Amino acid sequence: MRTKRKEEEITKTRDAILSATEKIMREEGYAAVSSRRVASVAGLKSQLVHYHFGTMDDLFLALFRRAEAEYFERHTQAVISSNPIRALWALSIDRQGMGLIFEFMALANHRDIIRKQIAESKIRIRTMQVAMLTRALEGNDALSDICAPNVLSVLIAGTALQLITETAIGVSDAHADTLAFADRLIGMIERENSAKKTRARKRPAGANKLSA
Amino acid sequence: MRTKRKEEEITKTRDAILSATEKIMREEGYAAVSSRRVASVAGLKSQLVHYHFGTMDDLFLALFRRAEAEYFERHTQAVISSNPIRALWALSIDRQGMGLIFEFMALANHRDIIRKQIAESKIRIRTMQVAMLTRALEGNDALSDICAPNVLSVLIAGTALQLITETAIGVSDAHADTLAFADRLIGMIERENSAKKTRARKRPAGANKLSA
DNA sequence: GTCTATAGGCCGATAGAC
DNA sequence: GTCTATCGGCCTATAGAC
Repeated sequence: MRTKRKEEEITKTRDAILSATEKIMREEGYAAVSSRRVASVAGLKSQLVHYHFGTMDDLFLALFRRAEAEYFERHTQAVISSNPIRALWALSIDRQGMGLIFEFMALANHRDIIRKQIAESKIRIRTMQVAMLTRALEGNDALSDICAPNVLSVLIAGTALQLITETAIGVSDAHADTLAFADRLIGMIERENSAKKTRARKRPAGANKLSA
Repeated sequence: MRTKRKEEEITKTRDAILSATEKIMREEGYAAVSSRRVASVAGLKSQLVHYHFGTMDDLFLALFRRAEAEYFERHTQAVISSNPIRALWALSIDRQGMGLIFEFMALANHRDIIRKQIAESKIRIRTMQVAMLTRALEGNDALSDICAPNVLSVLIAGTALQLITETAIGVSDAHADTLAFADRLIGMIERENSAKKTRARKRPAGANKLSA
């Protein structure tokens, strides 16, 4: 019981430090993160930051891993949902979820260890997206002929990134039209896919494929 | 002659400071820019930075204005070229030209005066792009029915931004396919437009329009 | 316009007591 | 795990001599 209590407190302190770091990064940018500022926001002494995380790079890495685990989980949920493309789009344009990522990308430009972590994460997520999009575009000849799943993944991520960064600097020209455009496109794919499913249900299983 | 000489030297010092700032921002990020670092790279005393530019925010603003003027000029050239969409795309995926922009966007997240300058610049450039794309898509019913010029502007900027940031962190999955996709799409528009011009040339001027 | 000198402040990180 | 104390460093910015 005593040990449990202690572990809880340790985790609580670590979490407080990570959350304070996240808050500062979101509100003032990564450059405003210092052991003293973090400690001040968390209501602690700055030395505790070093005690629990070592160097500032270690702190950034720990926060990135925590944020990435959460993002990866949300991504997984999106990919297995009933309308995965729509869910992926919703996730991609969510400023709350993406704000930190932008700061980490900026940080990555001159901290090599952060850069590597982000690169790994991006590949993991890209792989998941491409697998989902490949399934979603299966049999949709009209769209998949002009745009492969991996390209579509780049287009979705890029367009969402553009909308988020523009919103962050206070520009929202063309955003409503872009959102409507995305909605229309996703709607078309969804309708095509549900029509495909209906057709498949009316036949014996496997009849519309050569293998599997 | 003496005055000329002096003005040249002043401009030379200012330019040296701005160029040093740009170099540091590109190579190490905006957070690495300090009056001392700038002066060191430019081979000057740090106090000269304050003498010529005042505060660090003033220095950042001056550099942004210089970079934006150059970017705006390149943009103008692209828009009036014979293949404006292709030229715009080439400009948008040019890492050399866009690297600074990314740093300024990160800087803008917590420096309000920078944010406003970037917002203004973005609107100016967006306006120019939309005007060009409106002309380019005129009469191209197939494409303009599904994607308005302002939406296309967002898609181009977003996709290019995505490619550039991914390249910066060392990920290039799907880049070749995305570039090929863009090339194919631009090619289609170009062919459609030159066919349109040919048709127009075979008729009396103004015959294919209701007004003007 | 450039110099020296300096004020005043925040930074990362560590040592050692408890 | 948390505290006090502290080292050495880089920062912005200004004052005043030349």
